[in-house]
Amino acid sequence: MKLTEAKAQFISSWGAFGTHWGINRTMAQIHALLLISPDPITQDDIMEQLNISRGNVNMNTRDLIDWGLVDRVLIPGERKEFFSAEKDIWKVATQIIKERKKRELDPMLKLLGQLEKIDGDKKDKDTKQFIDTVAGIRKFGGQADKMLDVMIKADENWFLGNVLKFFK
Amino acid sequence: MKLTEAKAQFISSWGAFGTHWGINRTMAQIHALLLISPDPITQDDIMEQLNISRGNVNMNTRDLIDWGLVDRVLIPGERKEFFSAEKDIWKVATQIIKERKKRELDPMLKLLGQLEKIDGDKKDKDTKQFIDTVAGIRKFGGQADKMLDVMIKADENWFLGNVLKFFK
DNA sequence: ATTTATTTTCAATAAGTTTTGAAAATTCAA
DNA sequence: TTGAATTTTCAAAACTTATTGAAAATAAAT
Repeated sequence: MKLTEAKAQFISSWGAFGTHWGINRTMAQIHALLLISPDPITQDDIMEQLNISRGNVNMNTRDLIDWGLVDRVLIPGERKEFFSAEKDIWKVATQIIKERKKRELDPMLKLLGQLEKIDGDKKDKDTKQFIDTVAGIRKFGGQADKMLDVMIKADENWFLGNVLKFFK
Repeated sequence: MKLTEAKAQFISSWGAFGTHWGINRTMAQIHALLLISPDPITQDDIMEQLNISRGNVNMNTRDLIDWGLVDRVLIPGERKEFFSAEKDIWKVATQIIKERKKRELDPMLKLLGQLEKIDGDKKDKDTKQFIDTVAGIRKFGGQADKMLDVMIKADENWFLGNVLKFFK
């Protein structure tokens, strides 16, 4: 397979992959393009390579920056702004975990905590099932939360080494 | 907080939560409703409680069944079909992991394997960055894959116990 | 200060996804 | 069988989300 074709495949699949994870297709594609670009590139480069409008590039690069996955880079002597993605996949992954935890898991756990303390007779079937369900999700979520916190703080080698040991 | 209100909150939040994870709102809401229903319920019950059409209920319950999260239950003497969700959150989680792994992670890893063996000069900057990126993602994905496999096979107590030990 | 390059915004539009509802198919009982 | 109850399907409509593009804002150069 030729590089050009492989690049196109990678960008397209990464985009499709992203949509299954609540990330929009274009944002994931821009991210993919930046991941495989050895040097920083401009808005115009992205527009041209992905065939999308300036506004679209602008909005999605902004989101990528908000997610902490992409940086604006100033190149001396150049008028235009350049963009560059974090290339270390471990850092990318921990950054994504960190953000999603903050945006989704933490608020959900907070809500479940409130729902658990409803008033009502625990001998009532419906009330019991509700409390049990909420408590079950909260327990599970709490474990996941702790695990992710450690993962975020851990560095790659420590973590992978231990995962391998842990899982025999 | 009263049970009725808490139920509504739970269903609504679970639906919103689902949309961030590539699951459609209604499917997640039906799942939530089934999770807190102590006994199996019918299409009509779901239609009524969530205010959605028959067709919608039908399609989404089918998807939930495909995901292995919900079962059709036949109640002797009843003409209608009943639905019931797996209540053990650990089982729910491993089932979801199993399906998503199969549907998304495994195909992605397969593709990356192909993209890695492109022909081209590895001293070329673009080629090198492409190969490095793909290899990096593949390595990370491979680890995640192994980890999830063990998790799927593990039973809850064994797992939680060890997670706690592992993370001090 | 003025011009020019570049980025940002956002209303309009396009594209994509979900939902409806009624017709067709199926299932069960008499 | 036939008919009533129930489930399934799917084209059309409603809704949601993403994209465009041109105008406004900003920043740099002259």
